[in-house]
Amino acid sequence: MYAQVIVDVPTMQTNQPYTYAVPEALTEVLAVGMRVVVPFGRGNRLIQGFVVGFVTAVNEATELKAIESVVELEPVLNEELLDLGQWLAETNFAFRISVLQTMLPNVMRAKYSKTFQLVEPNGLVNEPDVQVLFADRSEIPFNETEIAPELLPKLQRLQRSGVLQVGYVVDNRATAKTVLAMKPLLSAGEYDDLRQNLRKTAVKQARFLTYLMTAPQEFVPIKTVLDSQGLDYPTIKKAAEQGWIERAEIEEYRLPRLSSPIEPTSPLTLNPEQETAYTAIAASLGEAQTKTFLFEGITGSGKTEVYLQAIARTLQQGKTAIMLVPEITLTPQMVRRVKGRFGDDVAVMHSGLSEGERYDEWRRVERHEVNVVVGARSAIFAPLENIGLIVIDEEHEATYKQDENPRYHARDVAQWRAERHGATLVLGSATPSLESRARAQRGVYTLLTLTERALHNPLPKAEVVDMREAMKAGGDDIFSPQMLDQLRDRLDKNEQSVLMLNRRGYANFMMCRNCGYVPRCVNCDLAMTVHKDTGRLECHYCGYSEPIPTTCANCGSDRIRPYGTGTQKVEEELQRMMPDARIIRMDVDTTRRKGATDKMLADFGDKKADILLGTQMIAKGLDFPDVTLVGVLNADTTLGLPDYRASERTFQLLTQVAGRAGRADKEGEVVIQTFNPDHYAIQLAKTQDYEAFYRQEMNLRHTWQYAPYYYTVQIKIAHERQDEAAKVAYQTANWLKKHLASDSVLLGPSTGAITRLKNKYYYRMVIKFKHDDGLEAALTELVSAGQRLQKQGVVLTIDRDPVNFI
DNA sequence: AGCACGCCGACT
DNA sequence: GTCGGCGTGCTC
Repeated sequence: MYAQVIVDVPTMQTNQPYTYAVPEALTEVLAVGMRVVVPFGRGNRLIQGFVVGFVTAVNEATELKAIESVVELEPVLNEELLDLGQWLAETNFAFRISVLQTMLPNVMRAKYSKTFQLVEPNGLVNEPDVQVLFADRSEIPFNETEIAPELLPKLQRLQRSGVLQVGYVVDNRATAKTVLAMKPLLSAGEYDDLRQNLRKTAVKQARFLTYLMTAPQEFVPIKTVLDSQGLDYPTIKKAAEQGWIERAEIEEYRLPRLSSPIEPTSPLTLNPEQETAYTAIAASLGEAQTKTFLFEGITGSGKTEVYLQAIARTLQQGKTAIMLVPEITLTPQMVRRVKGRFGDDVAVMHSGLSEGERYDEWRRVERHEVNVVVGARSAIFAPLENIGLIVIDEEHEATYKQDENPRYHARDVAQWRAERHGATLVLGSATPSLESRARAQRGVYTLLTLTERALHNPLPKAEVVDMREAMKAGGDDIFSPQMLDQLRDRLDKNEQSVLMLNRRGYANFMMCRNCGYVPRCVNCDLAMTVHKDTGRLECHYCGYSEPIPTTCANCGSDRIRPYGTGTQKVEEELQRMMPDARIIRMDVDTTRRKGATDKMLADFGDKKADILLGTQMIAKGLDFPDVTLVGVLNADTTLGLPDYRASERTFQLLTQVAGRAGRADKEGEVVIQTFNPDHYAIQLAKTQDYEAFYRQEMNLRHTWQYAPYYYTVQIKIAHERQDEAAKVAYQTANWLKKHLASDSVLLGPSTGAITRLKNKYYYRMVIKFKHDDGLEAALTELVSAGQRLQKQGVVLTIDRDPVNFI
């Protein structure tokens, strides 16, 4: 038997299984999906790998190396996840090793270090300075802090002469936490006898023996016993010495601490619409065939309750369920809701967990101790078996696509896993992505809709404020008089407000303050980006450029300026105008510290502030009953993104944020400030009319040939020197043109939104296509070429179906 | 990635 | 003549 191993060397040339001999001692133990340590390369350095299969015979004459050791005794990946890994690697032009590592908790990535070992104990007799280094050790760590740099050449010479050798260390950081525990060894009667015979002053021993008479017959952490019984450690130690109890180290899960216990919740009564949706999902759960639902329900229509009842039904059938929510929505509120329903049967996976906590949650799933997994994007890889249901809430969110390698989309992974398990997939959203909605239109997905709010409270009243008028009337471009009036009104009534400053405006664009006009590319209809260095506006899609205008092409006004304001400036301004208002500002700067976000939200929930001012993060998933005003300061920033999804993003964001107002008994109001009050994305968000938006946007996508009518692949080229990046980009483009189908389109190369990021210059191109049989092969070849280019400092990335064009 | 091999300049 | 510079190519 020989093992096929994917090794931890993420390059194109090593992106294949290597065959290793299995040593005698491991023949019983070794299984597919295990982590192993193997020697690799001419120096036989030790690295981690994954066993992906076995072969019985090898036809090569070359002698095989043997597996060094196994990392743990159980496989960490099952057959399904290994297959999924292969598929993901192929479809995303990623390395198999990178994909396998992505599917597992971070701590399972091995850390490597080196040592110098003494070959002979007395080999250093004539090397006093090196001897000092080793002192009484025969092995020392090989790192800069330990070894003076001037000694390195000497050590290297000693290595060549065979006195020293290099040792390789593979550090497995995935470790279980253990605690000291105890278990009773005697019967209740025996403990009773012992207690009778104690001297009177031995109060603590008596108390401990009383506890032992009724103690559980299993290992309990000693700390728990000490705390609950009011005992101290010497008592336990003495008891152990006398043979009353047995002590041992047991594993303990690192569970995230909760501020207060979770109250169990019971299923709510469904309204007729919810009932219809639930019935359709439940029917599919009973069938072996995979079915995908697009579950379209306005904000507040009670989608979550339907998810929870569908999960409950899945569990009844003895199957398991995954529910994905965007990271930003995975608030304590949300976790409470799910845990309240399913208790300890739930594992939660989100970025707020420490690495250890995350690993332990993963292990609870791996050991089949839970049947429900709730989490952000990567939770789609949860090692559940027998999956019956996968739910993706807010399916339109861009966070489901990973923006680094491997660039997978959780929705695609969910679809794959659902098909493998014959499971039901539910994609929920108030504002589905056009791709998903179009699939529902074609009958690929089954459409379920909720049109009523579950609590029958009316949709908030929305007002669109025309900032062009507000400025003419003497206002500034941050706060309109209407917005200020509303804010003051809430302060007087002691009600809360949420203010959103949409700040995805890193791509600077121009906008006329007089008419709201944004210069757009003549080829792509996308907003063009300001490049101060060249004094031009550039299209980041096709590369078209023109000089920065000084007058508006639409109305002739000279009040055309770059657009964008920071949260800090807004906060200052607001505080100046309303000195009494208590303001919480939430943005990247104030939430960097771990737990800061939770604290701010908790404070706001406790009414310790009147106004919550923040970026997009406040638009999603939060539910504060006392918020009766939601203000959007600059609805135009997302419209100005150089991305064909700009309108879609704007509509989704505004619809979502509007849903935050007045969710409970109080009626809410929404104020949207914009320089483009007539834009369809803003008008339709005001009336929360998704279907109308869908129809209009689909027309435009058809006209301009974007998704869902066309697929896209984005290729980025980066290099420290701009000329080199440009040269490679144009070479790549020329090469690609020869390999594309006749009806495919290559746009660019053009410079990125940020030409220079982390000291690299970026160029990118976009391929638009409907069907292109040769593309897959061409792109795979491009990955290989990219590997060769890497040596010249060129970074080439391929992004299939990119969700944002940075 | 990382390591060894290999082929050219400045030194004991 | 050797040490060591880092370009090249391979890793079961």
